[in-house]
Amino acid sequence: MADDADKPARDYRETVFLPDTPFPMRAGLPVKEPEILARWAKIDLYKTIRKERQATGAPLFVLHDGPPYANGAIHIGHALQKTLKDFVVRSRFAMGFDVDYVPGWDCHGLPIEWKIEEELRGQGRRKDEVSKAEFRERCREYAAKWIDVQREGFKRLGVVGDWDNRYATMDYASEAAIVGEFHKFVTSGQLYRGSKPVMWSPVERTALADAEVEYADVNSPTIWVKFPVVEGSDAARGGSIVIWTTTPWTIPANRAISYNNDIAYGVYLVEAMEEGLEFEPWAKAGDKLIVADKLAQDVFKAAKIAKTRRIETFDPQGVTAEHPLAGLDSYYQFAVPLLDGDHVTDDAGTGFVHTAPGHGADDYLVWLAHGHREIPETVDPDGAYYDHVALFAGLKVLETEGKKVGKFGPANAAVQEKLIEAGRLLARGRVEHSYPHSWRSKAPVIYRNTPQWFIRMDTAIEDGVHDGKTLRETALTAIEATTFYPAGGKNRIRAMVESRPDWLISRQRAWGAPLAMFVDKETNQPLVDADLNKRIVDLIAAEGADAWYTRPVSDFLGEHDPERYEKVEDILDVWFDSGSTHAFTLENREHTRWPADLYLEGSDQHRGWFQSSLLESSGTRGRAPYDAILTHGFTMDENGEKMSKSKGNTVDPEVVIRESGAEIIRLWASMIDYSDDSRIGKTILATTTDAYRKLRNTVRYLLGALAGFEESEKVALEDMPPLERFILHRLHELDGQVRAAYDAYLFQDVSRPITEFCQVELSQLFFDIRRDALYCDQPSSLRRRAARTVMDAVFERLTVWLAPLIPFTMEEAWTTRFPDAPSNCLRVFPETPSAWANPAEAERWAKIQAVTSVVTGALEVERREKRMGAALEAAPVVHIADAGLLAAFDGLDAAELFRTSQATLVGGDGPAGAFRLPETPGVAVEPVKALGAKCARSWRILPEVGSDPRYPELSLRDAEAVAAWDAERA
RNA sequence: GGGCCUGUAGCUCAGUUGGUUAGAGCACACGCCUGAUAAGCGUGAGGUCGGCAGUUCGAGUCUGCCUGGGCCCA
Repeated sequence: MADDADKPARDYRETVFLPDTPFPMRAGLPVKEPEILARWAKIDLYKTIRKERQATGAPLFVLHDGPPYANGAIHIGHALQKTLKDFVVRSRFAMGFDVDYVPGWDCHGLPIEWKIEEELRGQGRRKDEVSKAEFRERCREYAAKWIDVQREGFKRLGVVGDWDNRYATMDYASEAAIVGEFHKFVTSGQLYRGSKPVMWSPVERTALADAEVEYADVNSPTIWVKFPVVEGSDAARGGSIVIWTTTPWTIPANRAISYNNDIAYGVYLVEAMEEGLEFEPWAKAGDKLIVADKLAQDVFKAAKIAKTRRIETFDPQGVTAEHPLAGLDSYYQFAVPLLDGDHVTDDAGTGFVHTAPGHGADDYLVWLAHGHREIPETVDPDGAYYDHVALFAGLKVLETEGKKVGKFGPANAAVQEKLIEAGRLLARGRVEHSYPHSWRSKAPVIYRNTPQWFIRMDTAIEDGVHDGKTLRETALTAIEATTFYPAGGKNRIRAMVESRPDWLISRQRAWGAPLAMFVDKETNQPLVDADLNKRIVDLIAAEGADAWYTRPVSDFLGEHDPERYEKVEDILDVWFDSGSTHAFTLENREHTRWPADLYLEGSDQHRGWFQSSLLESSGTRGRAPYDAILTHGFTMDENGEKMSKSKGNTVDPEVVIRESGAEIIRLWASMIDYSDDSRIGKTILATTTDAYRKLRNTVRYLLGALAGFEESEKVALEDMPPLERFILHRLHELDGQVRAAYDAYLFQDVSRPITEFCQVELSQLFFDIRRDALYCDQPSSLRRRAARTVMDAVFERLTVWLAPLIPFTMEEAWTTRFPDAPSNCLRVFPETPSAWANPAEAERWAKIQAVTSVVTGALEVERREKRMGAALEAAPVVHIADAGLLAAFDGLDAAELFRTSQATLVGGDGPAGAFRLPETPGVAVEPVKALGAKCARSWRILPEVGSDPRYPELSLRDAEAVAAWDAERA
């Protein structure tokens, strides 16, 4: 700038074809996404695609939505699941299908009832002051509110589907359909009334589903109780069988003692008690106690017994004992048999299990297994002993009112006092153990015997559909016919169906679809009448399930005698509702099909919706309502630990959307192995954002490089340089991978290979090498045109391959380039010519990159030594001993590939001092500095610069390009 | 306690029928470029493949046990 101020150099920048695009580097997704959503809403995207596909007779694909519960804001698990579903929907659309996806909600059930009861309490009203009709109406409004909230949340994620016609289990039509499905079970004789101990929450006065129960540690009393032997060997008589329990309150309900034939028992004579005790022990020398040998010492220790002698082996077979309270009241004077049961172990306790058939699942089963049918009823719905229970009438097992709600009541202590009084308590203590609680009220629950309705798993169904097979057999056959993603799901659900008990479908609650039927008071059998059922279903379809509760029975019964029949007021298990969704979503709707192609849910649904749908459909239709099942794992925090509000490690999708965009959640979902549990948190989201930037910048560069690209500019495959052919080869390869991956729902196998392609082949190789041609070649240059032809092909495919995963960004890219084109979401994967496959070119570029890495290694040394900066300052001399490596460069400009100004390739080993890399033997590089002048336009250093008198500061290629540029503007 | 699944660099993932110094992308450090610039290119560091034992000439890969984590159930 000092000496030639008189001759200012021309600024050639304006003649350089720099990338030109309005597509911003920074996405601004939180603002941009709602704009795109509005555009999709305006064209009614989902329906538009479907109409288009239906017009061309496209094959149908049905994804049936598993209904989330209409309660509460959406969480990251919802977000993952709906996103995965959207990947399926959008990718099947891109594969040319007509996709049916109707989102739905599960609306009935206890959690919503609880919320409403809470609201009522807040208003100072008790539940029984409110009519069933009003209560149900409030539940309905509550669910409707959350459906709206969740729907907006799901839509915000970019999920496409038939949101306008969503299903809900509380819709009148749904309730009618659910009751109709229920009637099918009634009609085909699959239903029966039984009595069973069920998990019962005295605090909520209701039976609980398994899913409504959670386990927590509690501190319980633990007692060892003596049952005097009445019938048995001489040694045993006069002795007592010892049981151990943590629920003293169940002693009045005791009817048996269980033992296990595999356990060795002995009769022990107490010879001495421990000395110096601060209390009078309940055992004394001379007592005869019967326990499992393995546990004997533990029992004696608890009872403060110092010394015993084993008199003989005890054989429990045929032994009968006396109830420990028999001496206090005749109510307890009955024989207590000993029953063999597998559930008995010698891990803890005494080796004998106190058996109260009304208060335990194992107790109930072993009691039935030994031919007993009578199940005693000892505890009422409030958890208090019935009046008929001697000694304890009215006492509460659990407190259900006042300040002590959820605490154990006086029953436990009272029973212990009476046992002491009867002289049957051997020892007692306290123990910390896991105990079931209501997941909602957090109060302990008990097993309580109640009349319930069941669907039989193991009775032959004679209805013309099942061929006399049982429901269990039908369901197991259906499982075999189903494809599972991942395959392990099949074992899991099979194991559950093989072992599950009869399906308990009745609940003593208010908010649900009713077991709308009448029972003959004399026979105790349901009234089966098609006309009656039709009247019920029609009224429910018209007025909702409320009709069952508000209308007089005569409206349903018609000719039948109302005196003879009892109306059932129970409601159906919510799993029956959701198990019926296929019936009212996939049948009697247009453009869909039963069964569904796919059900997609979290892996917990093997026991939940997958199974309820399987059983419901197997019972009514003889097969599963789906052809395939896909499961995903759960979402954990960054350390792989469960998220919880108390730990403060939750990720709120709304916050992520507000700060980063839904696209980041989607990209995250596309990169994880969803079949396993996946982690999410701050650093993972940051990593995802970086990956997003990479993809976005790749697309941005393509858009910039393709500015003004026209069809006429395209170059035929045979006229393309090897680099372009290589990129097309990779596109061909990716095309196959992407299709196969989407087909198998392996979204990871779409996003990962594409991300690596963008980084490795495009950014580091193709774009880097072709930058010079793109910027500096004149538009007519074959090299530049070929590059742009390939970039066009890349853009065309990237935007559609990634559209199912990051639809917002791909839509933005597509409309940036083609503002008047229809939505990117309407596109299908374009065919990729098989002629693009070119493995030879792939081999060549592997060799070229091996050599190039030696060159960059050599230049890196020069840089470190400050002898060189930019690669364009170099003109390396590359010695290649391997003929195959050298041949890879045939017909190519090595300098172009090395991104240097000049380069010389020489056969042979090269001089000793040259730079070499151990992993690429036979290649030696001398990092020679480029000689010549720096072209003011392309910045390459070439001897030829200055040889065109018109443009003395330019290389010949640039001189021609500028001449053409100038001529065009002259 | 039972069933199913799972544990490879800071993160997300590859690792074919067991076979040389375990890979990729991102992140990180350093350097280059300053005409993709809150970008691009290059170089580098980073792993006892959850642990232990076994089978084998050889194991991230096979077997057993243990351990962490998850879902479902008790």
